[in-house]
Amino acid sequence: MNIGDAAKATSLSPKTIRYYESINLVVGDRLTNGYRNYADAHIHKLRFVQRARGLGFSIDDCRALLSLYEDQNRASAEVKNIAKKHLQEIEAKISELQGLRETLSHLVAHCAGDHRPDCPIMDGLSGVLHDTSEDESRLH
Amino acid sequence: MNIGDAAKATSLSPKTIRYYESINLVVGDRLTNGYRNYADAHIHKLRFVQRARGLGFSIDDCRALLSLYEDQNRASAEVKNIAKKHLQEIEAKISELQGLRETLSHLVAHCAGDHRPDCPIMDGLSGVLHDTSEDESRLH
DNA sequence: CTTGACCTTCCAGTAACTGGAAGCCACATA
DNA sequence: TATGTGGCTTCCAGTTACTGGAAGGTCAAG
Repeated sequence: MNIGDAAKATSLSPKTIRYYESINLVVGDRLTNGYRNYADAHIHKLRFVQRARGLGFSIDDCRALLSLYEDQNRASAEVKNIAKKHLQEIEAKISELQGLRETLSHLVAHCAGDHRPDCPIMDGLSGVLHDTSEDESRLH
Repeated sequence: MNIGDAAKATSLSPKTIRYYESINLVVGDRLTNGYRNYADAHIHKLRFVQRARGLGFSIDDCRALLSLYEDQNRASAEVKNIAKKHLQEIEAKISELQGLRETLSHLVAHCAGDHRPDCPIMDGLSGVLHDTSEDESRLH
C-alpha cells in the first residue's frame, strides 16, 4: 500500500504520515523504488494514532499508548493512568475556557456595539473596572 | 523605566516585552546606552496587551484592539465584533473539549486499571467498539 | 577596580504539523 | 517512443507566542 492509499485508509494526510515516520512514531517499509509501503499492521497503528490524536492525546502520549498497544503483557492500569492524566488536563482546560467565556460574555453583553467610542470591553482591557468587584476578580 | 521594571509593572517578562517589540506590537523608546525605556503610555499599552492575552485574544487581535484603543473615533461595534468572534471560538473550543471529556471519561470509567492487559480504552483506540452505538459516534 | 545585577543581540527550540519547491517514478495514451 | 498526469521522494520554511541560553556591553556599589 502506497502512502496515498494509507492516507485514505487512516484519514491522515500523506504529510502527516511522513511526519510520524520522521519522529519515529510509525515507520513503514520501503519498496526498492524508494516508495513507502504499508502493511495492515502499519495501517492499524496509524489508525490507532489517528484516534488517539483525535481524543487530544499528545504525540508523546501516543508513543506510550502505542507501545502499550503492542505489549501483550501490559497492565491496563498503565493505560488508564495516561488517559486519566489527559482527562484531567482536558477538564482543566475546560474550566479555564469557561472562566474566559464568563468574563468575555459579560463584557460583550455590556457593549452597545454602535458607532460611538465608549466601550466596556475596552474599559475592561484598559483596567478601568466599571461595575462590581466581580469584574475585577475576572480581570486579575 | 528599564525593561525589568516595566516587566514588573505589567506582569510580563522582559523576554515577552522584547518579543512584542520585535513584532512591532508595543515599541518603547531607547536611551543613548541602548537600553529600552518605557514611559507611562508604553506601560499602559503593555498592560492592555497583557489583559487581552489573558483573555485569550491572539496577538493579531491584540494588534487590532490596540489600534482601536488608540483611536479616539473608534466605533465600539468594531471592538465588539472582535470580542464576539473570540467568544465564539472559545465556545467552540469548550464544546469540542466537552465532547472529548465525554468519550474519555466513559472509556476511563470502564477500565479496570489493574495488572491485566484487557482494556476498554485500548479497545476504543484500536477501533474495537464495545458497547453502544454512542461510542461509535464518539470515535468517528 | 571589581563584582553582580542588569541590559543588549542573536540563535535555537517548543507542538504538530502544513505548504511548497525541485525532482524522480509509474502508467496510459497518441 | 514521447509525453502528459499524478503520485512519490527529500528538504526547507512557516505557523503561535513565546522561552532558554550564550556572548558580551553597562551601571551602581563597595
